[in-house]
Amino acid sequence: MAEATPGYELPLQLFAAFRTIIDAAHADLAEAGHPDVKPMHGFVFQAIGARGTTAVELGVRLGVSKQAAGKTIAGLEKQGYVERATDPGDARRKIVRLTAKGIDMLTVSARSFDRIQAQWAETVGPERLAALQADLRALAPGELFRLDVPGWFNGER
Amino acid sequence: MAEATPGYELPLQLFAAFRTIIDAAHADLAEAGHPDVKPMHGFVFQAIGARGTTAVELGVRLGVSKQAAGKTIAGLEKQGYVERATDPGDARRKIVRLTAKGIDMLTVSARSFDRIQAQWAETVGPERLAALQADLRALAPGELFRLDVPGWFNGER
DNA sequence: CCATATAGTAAACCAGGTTGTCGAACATGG
DNA sequence: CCATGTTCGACAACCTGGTTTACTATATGG
Repeated sequence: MAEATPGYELPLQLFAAFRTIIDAAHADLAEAGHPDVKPMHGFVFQAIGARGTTAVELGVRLGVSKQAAGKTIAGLEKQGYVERATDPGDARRKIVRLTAKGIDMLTVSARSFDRIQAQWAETVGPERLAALQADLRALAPGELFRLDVPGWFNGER
Repeated sequence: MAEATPGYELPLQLFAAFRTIIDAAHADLAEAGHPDVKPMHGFVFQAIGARGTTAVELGVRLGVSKQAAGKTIAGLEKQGYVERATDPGDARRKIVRLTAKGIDMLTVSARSFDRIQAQWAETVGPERLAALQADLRALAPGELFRLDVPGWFNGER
C-alpha cells in the first residue's frame, strides 16, 4: 500500500487547516469590533489569561525571550488590550492584565474557536474529529503554546 | 456531547503537527549538507520551481512585494541555492533559477517528507493517517499550494 | 518618437526576534 | 545587619524579512 499522496502534501494540508481556522476566527473578530488584531494575538491573550501574568512568565509560556515578551506587551498596551500594574508584594514585578477590551477579544476568539471546532465536528463527524485530534496529539507531542512563530519560521533551524 | 477540549487547542495542534514535520525535515536537510536553510525556504524553492522565475513573479506567488522577493533571492544567491541570468529577450528581466545545490535541496526535502509520512503511518496506522488526510482535505478545501505564507504570517489581517 | 508601463534595485523605516548589559528590588547566608 | 547573589524589567545593538517610496534602465504602443 504505497502512499496515495506525495509526502509534501501532509504538512501543506496541516498548514492549510491551521490557516483556515485562523482566517475564520479572524473574520469573526473583525466583525466583533477587533479588526486590528493579528493572527497570533488570540494565542497571546490565551497565554496571558484572565488572571494576568508577568513579562518573564509570558516569555516562558510563549517560548520566547523575556525581552520579546516585553515588546509584545508594550505593543498590546499601546493598542489598549493590556495594562501594566506594579505588584504590591514585589516592586520588581509588573503584572500584565487584560483590559476590558482584551477580555472581550479573548471571549470572542474563544467563542469563535469553539464555533469552528463544532462546525468541523459537524462536517466530518464528532468521532472523526476526536480521532484526528487524538492522532495529532500522538504525532506531535510536546508543548502546544510555542508562539515564537515568526522567529521560528524565519529563524535559525 | 460537549467538546472534550477547548476550541483553541485544535489550531494549536494543527500548527504543532506542521511544525513537527518541518523541524524533522530540516533535521534531515542539515544532515544532508543543507544546514542553513530555513523553514521558509522550502516555500520559496517551490515557488521558484524547476523552470525558474523572476523577482516580480516570485513576489506575486509568495504574496510579498517584489522588493522583498528580491532580497530573498539575493540571500539565496549568496548561499548558492539560486543563480540569476539576464533574459536574452528582455534586458530588464533577470531569470532566477535553482542551482544544482538548490535542486538537491528540493530532492532531499521531498525524500524527507516521504519518510516522515511513512513514519506517521507506522505510528497511528495507515488507515488512521489516510482518514486524517481525508478529513483535512474536507475541512480545509481549496488551493493547497498557497505559497503566500510569509506574507500571511506577518501580514495584516 | 515620445509617453507610459514594467523589471530590478536602493534607501529608510517597521516589526519582532535575539543577545548583552544594567539598575533596582528581593532573598539569603555569614 | 550586611554582603552577596538572583530575579525582574528595561535599554541598546543587531539580525532578518517585510513595507513604502523613489529611481534607473528597458520595452512597448499610440
